[in-house]
Amino acid sequence: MAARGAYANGLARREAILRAASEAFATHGYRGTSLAMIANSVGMSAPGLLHHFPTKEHLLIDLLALRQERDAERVRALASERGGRVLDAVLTLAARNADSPGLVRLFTILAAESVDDDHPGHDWFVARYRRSRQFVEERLIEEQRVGLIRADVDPKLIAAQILAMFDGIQLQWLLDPDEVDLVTALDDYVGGLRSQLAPPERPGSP
Amino acid sequence: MAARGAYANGLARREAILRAASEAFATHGYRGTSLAMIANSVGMSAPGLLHHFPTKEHLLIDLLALRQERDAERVRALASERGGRVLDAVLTLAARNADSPGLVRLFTILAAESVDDDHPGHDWFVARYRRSRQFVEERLIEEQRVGLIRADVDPKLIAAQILAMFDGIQLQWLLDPDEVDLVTALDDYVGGLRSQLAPPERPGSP
DNA sequence: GTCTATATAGCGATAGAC
DNA sequence: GTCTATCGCTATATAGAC
Repeated sequence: MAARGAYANGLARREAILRAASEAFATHGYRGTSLAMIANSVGMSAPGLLHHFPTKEHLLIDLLALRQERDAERVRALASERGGRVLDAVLTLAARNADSPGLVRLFTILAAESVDDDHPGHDWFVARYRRSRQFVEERLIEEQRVGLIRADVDPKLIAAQILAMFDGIQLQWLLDPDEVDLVTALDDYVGGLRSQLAPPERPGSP
Repeated sequence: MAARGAYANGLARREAILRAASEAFATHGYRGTSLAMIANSVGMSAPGLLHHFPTKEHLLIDLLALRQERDAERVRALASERGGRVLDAVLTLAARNADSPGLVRLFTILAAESVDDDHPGHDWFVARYRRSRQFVEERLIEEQRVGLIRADVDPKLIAAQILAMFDGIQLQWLLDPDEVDLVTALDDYVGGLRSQLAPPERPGSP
């Protein structure tokens, strides 16, 4: 049990560092965060931290890779819900995010920083948005195929818009939570979008 | 003419620094940009730059204040166009932004960085979004009053959504310009929104 | 008004003791 | 596995010459 305990502690250490890094990056961004800040918040020195992650950049990459796995799991779960429609999943995610402002900040700040080609997170965020858009698009196409949404809308454009609205409302919510409510704003948007996407009524069908 | 020339040069110097700072902040963010980078790009040393702006923070604040004035002028111009509707103004602005990716980057990156309470741009961005939301909201209310849009929509929510879509699409466009077209995506969104906001047809009116 | 030189502090990362 | 000490670099900002 001793060896396994040590191993488990090693993993716990790594986890603790990643969690602390998430919080720090979420507040000050990648460039505004120092290794010492992260190390201190887990009771370590900066060199101690660098024993677990060779560079600051590796720390960010590992953090994003970890999130990617969790996102993938979550998306698989949402996608496998029988009859679950994509706009329902959007609202579920919004409600969850409203309780995790730290996570929302992390992605809002890092995504914007990553617009710079030289930012270590650039490629990851480009790929992430492509995956997300494609996922939403594919589900919209499927809903179109079975007649749940009208045929004369462009699933690619709608997919980009849904993600855009998500990010944009989150930004306003983070900046001014008393003025902008994440769930209310997205709920209203999704309501309008549902009407827009609803197939035209056919005479003779209820 | 000599005195006025020197004065004009002083102003030109300041302008050149502000322009260079805009470009640098737009690429690397406020925190990722050094005074030396800005100074070099106008052929100066960092101390030389600090003769015109006492600190880096002052430079950012002055830059934002300048933008605020220009924004205000532009908004006044858009608002005074007789019969101009707010969604038309949105598309006009989108088309303009598509030709100014640097400016879009500046605001995308700085706004996200500013989510942090301690960021020197925080208060400015909070105030800016409040002003923008209110401006759009007021114009929607006016259009509601004269019957151009239906009465059962919430102008406050729609205003926040329009700004959110704007920011969100811009982010995806900046990250992946080959995959997301700013104007096409916003055009499609505005098209859907127009339908959603159109007043219900009254029997008897054409 | 702009420079060089410098103060002071912080950064990421390495070396080597324990 | 974590530390102290330190390297080399860069940051913002100041002092003082020109």
